[in-house]
Amino acid sequence: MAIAYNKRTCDCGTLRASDIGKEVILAGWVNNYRDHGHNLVFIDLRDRGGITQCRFNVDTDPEATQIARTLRKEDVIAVRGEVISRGENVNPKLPTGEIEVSIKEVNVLNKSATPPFEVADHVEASEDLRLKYRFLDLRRGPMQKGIITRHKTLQAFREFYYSEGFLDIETPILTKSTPEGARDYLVPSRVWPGNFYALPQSPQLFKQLLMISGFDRYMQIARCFRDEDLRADRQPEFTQVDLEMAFVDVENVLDVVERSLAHVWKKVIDVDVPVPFRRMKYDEAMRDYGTDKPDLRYGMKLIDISDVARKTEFKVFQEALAAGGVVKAICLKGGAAMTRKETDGLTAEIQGIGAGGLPLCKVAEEGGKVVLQTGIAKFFTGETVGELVQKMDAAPGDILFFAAGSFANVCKHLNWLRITLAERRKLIPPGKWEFLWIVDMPAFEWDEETGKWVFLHHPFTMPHDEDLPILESNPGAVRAKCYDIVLNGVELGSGSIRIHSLDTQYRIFRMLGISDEEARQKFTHLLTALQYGAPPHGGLALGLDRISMLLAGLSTIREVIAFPKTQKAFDPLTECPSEVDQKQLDELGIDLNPTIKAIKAKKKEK
RNA sequence: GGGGCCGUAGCUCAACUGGUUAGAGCAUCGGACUGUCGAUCCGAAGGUUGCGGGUUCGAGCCCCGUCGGCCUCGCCA
Repeated sequence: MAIAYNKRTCDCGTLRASDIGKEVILAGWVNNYRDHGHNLVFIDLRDRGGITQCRFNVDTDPEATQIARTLRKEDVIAVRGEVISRGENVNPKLPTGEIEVSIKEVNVLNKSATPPFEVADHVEASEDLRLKYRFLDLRRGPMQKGIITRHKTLQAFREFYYSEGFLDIETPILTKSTPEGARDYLVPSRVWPGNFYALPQSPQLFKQLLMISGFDRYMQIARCFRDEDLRADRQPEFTQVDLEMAFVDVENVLDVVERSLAHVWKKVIDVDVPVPFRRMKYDEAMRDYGTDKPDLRYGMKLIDISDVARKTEFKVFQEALAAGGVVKAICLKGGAAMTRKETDGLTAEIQGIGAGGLPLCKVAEEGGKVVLQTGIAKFFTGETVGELVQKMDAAPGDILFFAAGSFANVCKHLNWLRITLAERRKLIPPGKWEFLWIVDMPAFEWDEETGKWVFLHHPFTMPHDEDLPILESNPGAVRAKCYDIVLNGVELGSGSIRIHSLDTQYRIFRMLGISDEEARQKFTHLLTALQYGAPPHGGLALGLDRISMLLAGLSTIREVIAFPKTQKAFDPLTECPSEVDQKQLDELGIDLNPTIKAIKAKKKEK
């Protein structure tokens, strides 16, 4: 007789001692089987809810037991039986461990081929293989947890923003290519041969248009696409919690965003996050941490010791200072215990990101006096030792690492070192959530390569009102009404107050070396709209993948994306991107260039 | 595009300084077993060492190239 698998009485995670005596129908996957020979077979049955042990006894239910003997991992079955006590044999590892189901009847709904890797909580398979068989990987407990965390995060964000009067409005996926910023993914048009849509890097311009349309509070869970190289926290397609508000200034945006994050943290992991968040000026972040997304869970600030360095004979310091650079250092408490091998390893690594080397010295005590040892210790003489130690707030047993050069390079290298040391030496306290706003960023940055000013955020960002007069005369000093939200060293999102005046918008474009005509060509729709009564507005976009990742306690967003791509933007599951039929290309009026054709032909030969 | 780590059985890994027939655990298959829960015990089967070249009497190991994965710098308004 067939078991009504469409009438499951509960899932595999819910039965408890209080259910003893009930007849239940369960369905799911065979997680494991233990065949005890003569009379007993145990099947661990798994579904989204959890695992329930099913007991088959040949004495009472010979038919079911016979079938149970043939079951293998990942077979899909439905069972009917009675919830019974496990007596002495409770399994404390399982929430359902007090009970088991004595099976009277079992149906095999589908057999499974032997899985290429074990579907278990602990990961054994390589990520490559897991991606190829993602549907199996997603059966694993931790993966289900990550996906569910993401769902809860989405739900909590929507809940919050809906309750605050935000309207959820969709924007196009097929849109116009803008050569600025990241590379676009292009979509060829059949109806307009030779023309292309682009997938949106973000709904930026559309949300601004919505403000001009009068939908003064907009939000969207928006898919965004950028054809750039990937990282652990970057995918070619990712999801933003996108929002925009009209008639607001910086304060209003920060307020609603931090409350939304507090709401999400409460709902998803039941953590109370105090608001308002700490704020730090961009300059301060760069000065003390060498990055615009500092991790405040630990110390090791970057300290400028240029004054002391100037008094030394160390060539590296002298050359850097002469070239207008800086000398900075960080102090690792208790780091003097590091071996030569360890510090040599760090040196090699920091050279790998472009540093010339890694000057260092250890702080020790000799005859009641604080002294420096090893490395570049000998260059500090007389009172410079005391000065350095005092500046660095160092004590015997510590180690000091130095970096000399341009401000940008010193920041890059010491920031890398600070993070690396904190991670490797486990200096990061668990369970800490250090939210931080980075504000007052510069609006523009000088680009050595092109010899032009470029925007740091995007060209629609409003400068500080009081900086508008110096827009042309001193662009580097202009601050932007721009803000980044940072959590534990991860950039969660960024936003700005936008320019709503057409004149100002043209002024900015001109400043960036974009002519009025060029601007009109690229951003017709926005510039036109700005003529028709654009309200002051601003907003922000949050990275949903990163937020879910942090909430789930993971270190890559791939773990909270059901079907992610590899570092080369390849999907091993569907094996895309892939070639297409010549017919499809013909229809689009696309011909591959001869070089690509030749490479493809060569590959086929092999 | 640059740097680093990696690629050996279905999976995770081992294999000394280049040296016999490339091993182990898990999974698979067969058998045994009255309470297991990462079951246990006995047995079997399982290999183009990513791919292509080179050096060598001899290559999993050395060299060159190439493909793929991960981390990272550049890049990502």
